Amino acid sequence: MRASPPRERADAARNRAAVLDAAAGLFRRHGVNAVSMDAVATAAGVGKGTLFRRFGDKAGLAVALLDARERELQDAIIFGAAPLGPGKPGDEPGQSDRLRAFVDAYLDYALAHLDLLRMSETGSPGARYRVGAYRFWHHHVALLLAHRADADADAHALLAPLAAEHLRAAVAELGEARVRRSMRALADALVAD
Amino acid sequence: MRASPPRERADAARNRAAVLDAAAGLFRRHGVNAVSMDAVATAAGVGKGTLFRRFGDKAGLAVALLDARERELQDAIIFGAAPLGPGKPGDEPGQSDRLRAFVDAYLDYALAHLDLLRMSETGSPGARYRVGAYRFWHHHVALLLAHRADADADAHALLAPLAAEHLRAAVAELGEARVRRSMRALADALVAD
DNA sequence: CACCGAATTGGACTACAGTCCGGTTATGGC
DNA sequence: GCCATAACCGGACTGTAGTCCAATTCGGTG
Repeated sequence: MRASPPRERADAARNRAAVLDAAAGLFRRHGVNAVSMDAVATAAGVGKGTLFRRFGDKAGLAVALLDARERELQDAIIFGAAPLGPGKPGDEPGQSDRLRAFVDAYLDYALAHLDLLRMSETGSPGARYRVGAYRFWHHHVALLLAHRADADADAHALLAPLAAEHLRAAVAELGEARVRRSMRALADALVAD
Repeated sequence: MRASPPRERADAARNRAAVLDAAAGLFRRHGVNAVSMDAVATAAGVGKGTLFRRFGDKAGLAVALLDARERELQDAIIFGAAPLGPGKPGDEPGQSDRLRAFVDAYLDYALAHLDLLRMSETGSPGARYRVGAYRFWHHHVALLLAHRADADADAHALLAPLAAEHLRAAVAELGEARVRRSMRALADALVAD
């Protein structure tokens, strides 16, 4: 938040874009886990130092790639139509509907990018909980659970089974439909109380 | 499950014990994350190959170290007194009480060995969900949730916030008391339904 | 007790994440 | 247009997890 942000240098911007392009391509072709940071750097025509300097670590690279999708979902939550968003004045959806809509929409997002999301969450210890996006989801869910004794804590508990690592295992064992149904049931149980 | 298990060789047994001793000591002194597998091998007077052959990977070593504690808890659940165990015939505890007791006891166990547990769960992708212990907890919880529409799925959802990685973050942010209370509330919400 | 097959051992080897710093290049003021 | 300076670049370097296989050791058997 500098007063006049020191504009990103032209070469830096070019490299950033090259890295994101190269990474997206390699990930799509070979799978997220099979691609090394060296490979990304080489494919982008960039040194390893540059890669790590710009993105911190592998998790940071994943976060950058997910950024656009996350923003879409966040916008829909803040400004969008009901029941996911707040809707028009005088026509606000109930909190139970909003929570359920959030769970559904989050699952759409997470399941569509599961490997990338997993990389962004498991890169370094506690990575998931430090990223801005998690704080956003948490804040939103806590608001919708405001009537409960400890909304903050309950919001964390509701988000836990939405972690990529957990979703991956749950979907592999139960299939997507049962996971979705169960998450909805959990949301209902928490608002109902 | 061979008919007559080919007894573990004497030297192998000696090495296994040496490794577990050395690992326990190093972990206690320097913290789980600061100890490399090389260091464990050296301290145990054993080659690296041996270490990995016996324990698979770092997560496997952690599982072996936790084994005794896990068994204690499992025994208490299967044979112990109510409400954690089944209790005496004619004096069975309610499922709601048993679930709550399980959550409490599991938190005792998990919080007492958080780093080790974290290592055992995050070693390789999906490690947590493949280990026998997890299957046990899941089976137990699913039984206690048998009245629900999809007990298996709900059991996974209840276990998700008990993952070491999640507990670590939650306790750091909220403190142990709030996490315990919130987990209990979640259990109640699921049996109540 | 000497031998044999099988299990075990250990350290050299690979691959990968992440760090560091000397050299290079862009940018804004003059 | 030129220069000082700060930001950026890239590849060599380190530390660690995990693999591999030739040599060794064990434990039962004749």
